[in-house]
This record gives sequence, structure tokens and C-alpha cells, in this order.
Amino acid sequence: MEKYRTPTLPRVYKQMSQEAYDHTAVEDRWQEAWADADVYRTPDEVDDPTYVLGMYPYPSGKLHMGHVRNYTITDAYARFRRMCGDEVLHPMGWDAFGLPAENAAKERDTNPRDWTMDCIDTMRSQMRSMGFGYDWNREVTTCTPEYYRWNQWLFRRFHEAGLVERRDAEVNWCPSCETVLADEQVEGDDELCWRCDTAVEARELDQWFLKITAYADELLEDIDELEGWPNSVRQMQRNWIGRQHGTTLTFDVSEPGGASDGREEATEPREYGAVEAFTTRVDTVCGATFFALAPDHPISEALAAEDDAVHEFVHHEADPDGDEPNGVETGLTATNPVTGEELPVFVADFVLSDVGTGALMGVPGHDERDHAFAAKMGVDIEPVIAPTPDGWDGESVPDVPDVSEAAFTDDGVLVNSGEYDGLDSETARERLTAAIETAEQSVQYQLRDWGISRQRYWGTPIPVVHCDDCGPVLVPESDLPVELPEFVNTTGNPLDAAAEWKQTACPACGEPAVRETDTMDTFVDSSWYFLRYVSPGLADAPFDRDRANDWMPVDQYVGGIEHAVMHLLYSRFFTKVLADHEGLDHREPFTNLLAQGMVQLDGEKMSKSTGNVVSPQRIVDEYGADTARLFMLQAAQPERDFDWSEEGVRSTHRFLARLTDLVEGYAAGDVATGADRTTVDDYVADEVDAAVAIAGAEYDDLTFNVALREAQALVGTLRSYREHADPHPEVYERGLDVAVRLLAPVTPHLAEELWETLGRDGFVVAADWPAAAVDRETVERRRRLVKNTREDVRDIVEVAGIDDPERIDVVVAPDWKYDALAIAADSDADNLIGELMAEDHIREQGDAAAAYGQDLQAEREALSETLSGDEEYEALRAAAWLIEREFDAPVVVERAGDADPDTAAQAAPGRPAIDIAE
RNA sequence: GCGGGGGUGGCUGAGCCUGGCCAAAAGCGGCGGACUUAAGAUCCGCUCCUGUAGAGGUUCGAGGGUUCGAAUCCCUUCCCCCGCACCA
Repeated sequence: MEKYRTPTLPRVYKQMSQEAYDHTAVEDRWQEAWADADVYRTPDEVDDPTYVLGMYPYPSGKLHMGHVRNYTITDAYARFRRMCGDEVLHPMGWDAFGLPAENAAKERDTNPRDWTMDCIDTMRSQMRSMGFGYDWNREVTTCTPEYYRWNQWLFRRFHEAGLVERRDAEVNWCPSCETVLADEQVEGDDELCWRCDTAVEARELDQWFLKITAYADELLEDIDELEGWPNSVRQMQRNWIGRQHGTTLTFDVSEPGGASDGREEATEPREYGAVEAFTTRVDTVCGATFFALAPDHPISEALAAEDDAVHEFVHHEADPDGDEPNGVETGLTATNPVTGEELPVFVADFVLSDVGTGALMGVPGHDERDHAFAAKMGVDIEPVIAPTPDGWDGESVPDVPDVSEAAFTDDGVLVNSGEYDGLDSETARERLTAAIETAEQSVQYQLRDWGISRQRYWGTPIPVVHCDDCGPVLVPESDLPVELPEFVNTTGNPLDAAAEWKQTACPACGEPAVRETDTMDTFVDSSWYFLRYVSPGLADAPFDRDRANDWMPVDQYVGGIEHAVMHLLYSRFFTKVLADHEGLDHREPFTNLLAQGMVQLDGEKMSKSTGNVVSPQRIVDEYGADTARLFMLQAAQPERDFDWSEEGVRSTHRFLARLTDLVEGYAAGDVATGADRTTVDDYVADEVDAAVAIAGAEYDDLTFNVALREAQALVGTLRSYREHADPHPEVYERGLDVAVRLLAPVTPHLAEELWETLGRDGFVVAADWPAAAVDRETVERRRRLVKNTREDVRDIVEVAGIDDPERIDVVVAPDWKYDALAIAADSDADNLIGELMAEDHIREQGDAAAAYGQDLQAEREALSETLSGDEEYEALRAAAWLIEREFDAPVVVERAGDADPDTAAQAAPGRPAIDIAE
């Protein structure tokens, strides 16, 4: 990489006032310089870079605050890792297919492609102006044939792997968007379209499905391994997959002999055969007192065709969304496979055809919903499970419980169940499943196969041709991509209206045939885009296998919680399929996931419709990108919601102005420096190291707010240093240098500017992360000692009513006390005093040693390591100026040996003696 | 209902995993002081109660328990937020 040379521009900041710096000039300058030097490029040869990724946006037109937060987090982390010496992969792209583009195109009388590309240009330049450091050479745009041909290619691969299915399916249809919606795109109890809030209807259509259910078990079980993911997301995925272990068993359903149901004449009783039901509680089977079918169960539909009451119920009364369980008696009976009892069969609206088998045995004694239904319909309620008695012997049969008022739904002991009486629920389930001829253990999932067909234009054409003779035929690999035709502005599906495009020849037989006019769900695009960044231009495969195996998985993924289920689950599914069929070495795409919180305004989600939005553009214009970025990251932990605050932004901006002033002033030689190193210099040097130790660990942990607090505090310390002392040039310059580097991941433009002002070579982007000379533990002990000591001095001055202290002595405990403490902390001897006195230099202290030994003995359990005597002495000496400044009196920090013995005797490790002279 | 996450000082919010250094970080608000003609900004303190030498008392939703010791561990209970849900 070529070394960057400072452009021969005029210095872009003039005389910096304390109130402002010329953020626009600074930001433009460095954005240009970064681009010229290509500093964010990740070459293909790089070995296993740290892969940092923000969820790519839908190009809706302009960046909003949610984007800015998402990408600021990602960018700061990427920059931090880069400064730590990692190779970093930090790409960006566009989720460029989707419905809004079609709507926008219609409104503006243009086409989705042009509209989308315009939006992308706008947003890309906004991202540049925010200073996000992406490798734009790896940009992917899903609406280009170069990208979506691989969706089609993958569709073929999935098909070869037996993971594609075409079937007639009832789908969610949004009449307003004129499109099919995934279950996840239907929101709330009212079943509204996620985009336009229109009530969703049902339609039957031929649909293409990806068989994600084939991976249901693995998708569920591997969630346990995703330790870098938030629990909430993991749990949402578990719920979504919804695996349940139970039993399927059949009930023979028939018309009772001789029963008249109003049909013309008595015929042979009809047989409906064995109807399968699923239950998790087969132990309650003897308590089944009715059988219920979903309104759209085949038997229900057959009955509705000839029975007015059933017809009326199925088509008019059934209200699956209501709270009340409703049903109609059919006159049929179902035979309980265990008891042989004939149970009445109902069609009931609380039975759902897509749960279990769409048919269930009703056990009102042990299921709340069945209980409510039975009570309403006058069906018997039989108890067959008793609560497990305290101290139950494992075999005796308990008393039968009363379930007339409420179902008993826990596991317990079987009663009223003949030979199964006295078994616990779990054993009974095993025995019954084995004993009932038609029963089998069964696993049910809530997860459905993924219907990817969309009746829209702006998506990936599904690469299929329909031939009268051959049926649906996949477009051969050599004919890919199937490119979208020109957009036709029409009310229905534009692909249907593209007559010329639609007509083709069957790849199998060569006869005239028509193209599939559906396009793919855009979640297909986003299920593998993170792999495309690895080799974005690759012409013969979706991704370079070897490089993907080296670079994947994504180390840190950042995005909104709204993608907790769909996008993240589909991406996991794709990754597993690619592992099984395309030689990918990884079975999970994202090692660590951060779901960032919302940026709110007055406690409310920012929303265009209500107009309570803050425009990132305005903030950048007014305060600069660095201010916006810093404010966002210091305001809260990244996963939390926080309120946008104009005051907070202003205060952040002032902070950056102060920092600029500080560095400027030094570089201009305006700071009087002292040649000899003093204790104040030591204090500042220590604090610089402290800031490094803490900020580094916090950046690593993505707790930017804590890291930045430390960086900002350091700037404050350096300012007081300049005010109250003649700074030592080395100490001061290192402080400024470190402050700039600690802020560089978050305020990259200003950091570059100040880095240059300090006379450093190269970009701060590429600078090394500073190294700390202390560990965090020591920092914290030191700070605690200083803080406690200062508080003690204040306490004494106040409580003793000392108006004007003349001199303050601070005396560190004698070394033998530190030794005694160390021995005591380590010791588990019964006689601590004895152990201490075994040490000559402690025993020599006589009564003092005995007294201190007593103290140690008393709080023995609470003893822990402290700083050494030397360390305490140094820390207090370095901090003495703080006390001097506060009380305007000289402070003398002494070792015990040099101090007044009476005072020194009061000192203990962690707690120096204090003597204040009035 | 099930599952997940929470309830900390005037507010926001850290600490809780790995109990003691915790009357409990930090910020905001409030109070006092410095600087200033003033305001703003900035800086230095204070901000549970009592206290004439660094002390004592009462606190971390409520109640119980474990422990020498609990904001931190365990049990019970109440409340809040999020996700799923007539799920058989």
C-alpha cells in the first residue's frame, strides 16, 4: 500500500476557538485522503481477517439514525481491531430488491432499478460522509444480475439436494401489496401486513418452498452453541422452531349405526377411517371425552358439503382468532383406541390445521382449553391424572381429583385408566405409545418450510420454465442468469405482463414454454450475502470456497433485533446447506451477534409517520460526523435503547473542540513546559496508562460507552494538567497522543487531523493501539486508594471543623504491616498471631505487631491483596497535588520511617495515616 | 399461559456470573465554590441520616434462608418489559 502524503492543502482549521472547529473541512479532507490511499482495502491474500459486519441496508433513500448507530458500532469495532494489528474485513452492500422500489417506481413513473440505484448512490455518499471505513471494492448489490444469478444457481443446488419443493399452498395474501407474505411478515393477532398494515387474506397458489424443516433439529440444537449471541435472540429462534415431542395415534371415525343425520335414507354407516391426532399427553388418553377436527380438515370439509350445521359453522361461525372455543357436533363418533369408548366428534375452531395433524383428542380434565370447550358444549369431564402425592411410593393409586371446575394440567399419577392406574405420567406415556397399535412417538415443529415465491417484479426470477409436456423444468446452469425484463407499470405482476420475456422454449424438450413469473423472497438474497463479500467479483461460483473457509464465519455481526428470527434463521439454514453440499467448513455464519438498541426521541421510537425524527444529515452538517458518532457511542451501551438529545450532541461537540484546542495549543508551542519531572507528571503518566488499560478492554467488549468515558476523562485530566502545572513535555505529549488514539475508532476524522498536528507519520487509522504499562487491577486499586484518601481528608476537615488547614501529612504504613497482611491473606493457620510472630522483622515490632495481628485476625476472612508499600507511596505522592489544590495547603507524603511515630502508627495498608495541622 | 430479561440512592444507570475493598461507578438534575460585568461554557466540591479527626446508623422491589459476612448465592412472593401463544 502506498504511503499517504499530506495533500498540499491549506491547513483547514484556522484559529480554533473553544467553541468549534471546522468539522466540514476536516472531514472532507480525510475522507478524500483515505479514499486516495485506499486504507480500508482488504486484499484477497490476507490470512483469516477479523470479519466485522453490519447488516446491509435496504436502500430506501436516506440513512436514518438506526443505520447510523448500527454502522457506527460496527465501524468503531473494525477500526479498533485494525489498530490492534488485526487484518479486518469490513464490507458494505445493498439489500436492493424489494417491494418499496416497485411502489416508488410507480409513484414517480420510473422503474425500480433506476430508483434503487439512485438511493444507493445517495446512501453510499452519506456513509462516506459519516466516515465509515468500508472496503468498497467488495460492495455487493443484490439487484444486479451478477449477484442474483447466484440466487438462481443456489436454487438449482438446493433443488439437486432435494431441498426445493413445489406445492399448492395456502398463502398469506396482502390485497394491497398484491403479494404473498411469509408467516413472519404477518403481524399481530389481527394478521396485518408488516409493511402496509392491511388485513391479510388467504389464497391458494402453486409455491416454491425451501425445505428448512429438514434442518429443524440442527437449527434448534446448535442454538445452544451460539454463546456469542444474545439470549433473547436464541430464545426467539427456539420458539420459532417450536419442537415438541409427543405421540401420534389414530381414532377410528365413523357414523354410528342407524343414526340419522337428515340425509335421505338410511344407508350403511359411513366410515371415515383412522384419523390421526397428535398429543404430548398420551398419558391422559383414557380421559378423552371428545374428538375435534379443524374446520379445514378434509373430513370437516366433506361434512360441510352435506351437513348444513357443519357448513354454517365452518364458513360463518368459526372464529379462530376469538377467545372463546367454538364448535359444532357432527354426529360422528371416534373410537378411543385404549378404552374403546365412542367419543363425540366436533368441528372446532380452536383446532388449527397447521398445528399437529389438525385433529385432536379432547381431554377436558387435564387441558384448560379442552375444559372450557367441554363445559360450554356439555361434554363429560373425566379425571385420569391425580397430583403426585407427597412421599408417593411409586405404585399406589391416589385418590381421584376433582377436575369439574378446573383442569389439572401437570404431570401426575394415572387413575381411572384401568391397567395403567398407578403409573406416573412419563412412564405411562412410554407404555401407552408402545401398547397402542397405531401410536408412534412423534416430533412436531412449529417451523414450516420456507415459501419463497413472490408475485412481484423486483426480485430474483425463479429459474424455472413451465412446459405443457414436461411440467416445471429448471433453467440449466449455462442459461443463468435469468435476467429481469424491462419494468412494466401494471397493476398485477409485471413479469406476467412481459409477454416477450415470458415466452421461451422448454430446456428439456425444446417446445414452446413459459417462464415462471414469480420472484424470490428477498430473504434469499440476504441469507448468503456475507459469503459474497469474500469474493465479490467471482464469475464461476457464488463464493470462493477456500477463502470462505479461511475468512468465515463473521466474527462480529451487528444489526437490529427485528431480524432475530427470519434473516438470522435463514442465514443459518443456508450456511448449513452450503456446508453439506458446497464444501463450506462452517455450519454457523455468525460467531458473535450484537442486537443494537433503538435511537429514540423523547422515549418514542423515531418514526417518519409521526415526524419525530432527527436527520443524520442535519447533524453531520451542523456538528460533524465525528460528533454524531461519539455522541451515539458514549450515550449508552450498544444494545440499549437511548434517547437522542440535542444538548448531549452539543456537549459532545464542545468536548471535541476542547480536545482540538488542547492539541493545537501544544503543537503551537503555547504550553509552558517544565523540564524536571515532578510528582504531578507521575500522576498524569499513571492516568494515561490507566486510561489505556481500561479503554482497550472495554472496546474489546463492545462497551464503547465505558471506553469513551475513560478517553474523555483523560482529556479532562490533561486539561487540568495544563492549568495547574507546567507539564513535562514527554508526559503531556504522550497523553495527547494516547487520547487521540483512544478516540480514533469513534472520531476518525478529527483523530487524523490531530494525529497530524502532533507530527505523527501515517494515518491514525493504521496506528498501533497504545500499550498500557499497568494492568487494570492495579489501576483500580490505585484509584481507590487515592479516592478513599481524598475523601478521608475531606471528612476530617469537615467533621473536625478545620477552616484553613496549614499542612497535611499523609503517612504510608511501615513495610512490616504489608508483609503481615500478605502473610495473613495467604494463611489458613489457626493461630495467625503465632504465624506472624515467626517472622523476625514482625516480632521485633512488639506490641504494635501484636495489635495489628489482632486486627488482621478479626477481619481475616475479608483480607485481600493490596498494593505494596512502595506502590502506595508512589500513588499517593503522585496524587498529592490534587489534595493541595483542593485545600490550598502543602501535602507531605511520607514513608512510616520518616514520619512522626505516633502518626505512623495509625497507618495500615490501603489506609495511610493522615495528620492535618491547623 | 410458556419462555427470556429486569426491579439499585431525586432520575438515568453500573455492580450481581467470580459474596468482603460497596453508602454502592458514571451521567443528569439540585446545592455550594472558582472564573466571569453577567449569562453560558469550563473547573473544584457536596448531594440517605447522625457526628468537632477519617466514625456510627439505615439502605439496593417484598419476605425468608445460606454464610463470620449478601445489592451480589438459594427459596418464596409481588411488579415491569420483551418474544411466543386457542400449539394439542
